Amino acid sequence: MTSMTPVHTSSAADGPRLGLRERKKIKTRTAIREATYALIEEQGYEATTIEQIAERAEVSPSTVFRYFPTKEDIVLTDEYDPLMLQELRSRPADEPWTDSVRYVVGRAVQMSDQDLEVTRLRAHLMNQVPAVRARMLETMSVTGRMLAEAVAERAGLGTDDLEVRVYTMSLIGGLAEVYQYWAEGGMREDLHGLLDRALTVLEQGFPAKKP
Amino acid sequence: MTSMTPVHTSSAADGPRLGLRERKKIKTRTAIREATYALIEEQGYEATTIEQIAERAEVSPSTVFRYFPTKEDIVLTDEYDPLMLQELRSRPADEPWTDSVRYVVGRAVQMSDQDLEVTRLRAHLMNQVPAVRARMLETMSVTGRMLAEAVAERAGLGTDDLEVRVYTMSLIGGLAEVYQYWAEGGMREDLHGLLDRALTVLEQGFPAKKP
DNA sequence: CCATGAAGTGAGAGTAACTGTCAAAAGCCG
DNA sequence: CGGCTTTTGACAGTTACTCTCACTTCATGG
Repeated sequence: MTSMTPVHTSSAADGPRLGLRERKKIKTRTAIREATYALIEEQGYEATTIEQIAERAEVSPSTVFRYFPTKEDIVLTDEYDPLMLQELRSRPADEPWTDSVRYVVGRAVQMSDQDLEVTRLRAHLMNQVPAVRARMLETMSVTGRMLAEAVAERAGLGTDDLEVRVYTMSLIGGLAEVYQYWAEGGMREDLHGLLDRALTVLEQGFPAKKP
Repeated sequence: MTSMTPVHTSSAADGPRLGLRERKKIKTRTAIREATYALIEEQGYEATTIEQIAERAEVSPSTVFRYFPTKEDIVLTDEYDPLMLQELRSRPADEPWTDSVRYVVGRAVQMSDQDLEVTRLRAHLMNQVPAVRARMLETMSVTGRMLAEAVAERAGLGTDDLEVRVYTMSLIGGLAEVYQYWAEGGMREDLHGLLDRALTVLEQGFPAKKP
């Protein structure tokens, strides 16, 4: 229960050259996050107050707010989005779009497998707590905005192109729904398979007629 | 400024047979809403407190919360969604899907033209205030759920069909983005035209190659 | 190695969105 | 009119979040 996989403890790669200050910052950050996860599992989201989180993480409430602007952010913030974007940009330029998307989404699922407990907790909260769901949607729409940039770049269109933006946000919307579906089903089904089906729907426009 | 078009004052149709109680309820409801709109235009969203709203609407703060669970809801709640759903269901069953959607979306735009000021204010807030945007997205996802039911019904599929849900939510995502785009552009462009372009994107899958 | 500056932390006071309770007021109905 | 139900307002309480200020802790250049 407290043996929750740490998301980003200092690996050998980034440990040595950071100053003591930076290392401490990372420590408190993850301390706060893990305190939060643990408390939420014990008591649920709403019942968990910032004060409790602060106490368990051994920092002051002020500090919690310094690290995370809102309570939802403690749960939701992750560092994956930029990685995904990078991954997408590094795909060969002549690869068909749907393939690129499939690949990147696949990678995302892979990565989230490493923190399966966290992923599950998030999915569960997204399902149960409206505030978290709302924040999640908002986060995804930001991701969508970045995705639109990548898409526009590759398609040689302007960032503000309506068509690109509509396309990316509809993609995001579809993916969000998969996540929700998965959470509703108790996270028993294979996320990868679900995503595959979703992408198929998105590729083919509408599931007009099934013969 | 205070001459904002009332959304739903008692028209001849629903006035007479409602009891005094019901009529009063409607009155306070719109009083609260209009007080809110006015205050927000004067001072902005965050600067407007529930207390001020209550004061101007001449009710107690408690009452405000009784009518609207959150501050965002005062701005966002409307009665159109059920109408749209109904409209959708009443379309001929053999009409192509995209046509039905086009029609219903068109109707929605028509109706929002009647409350243009309100529509603009909402779009503006969605753009500027994260909390409102989040709530809006959440609302839209609820709408998406209902839409999925209608779609499933018509397609002869289960309500929980993944494909249907992904399709509808991607639709919603795309439409939300149009709204956002429109708001960002100062609401100068023709919303109807934008929606048309968006629907075209959604119909044709991806804007792969423009020759 | 220590003095000076910068960054991070904690304590506390304050705001505002909600929640729950209870008694008074207002519409309902025989 | 008189009892019954619904609605309202007053109030107290919780909690997320903000701001300010004094204090500690790290960085660094002499």
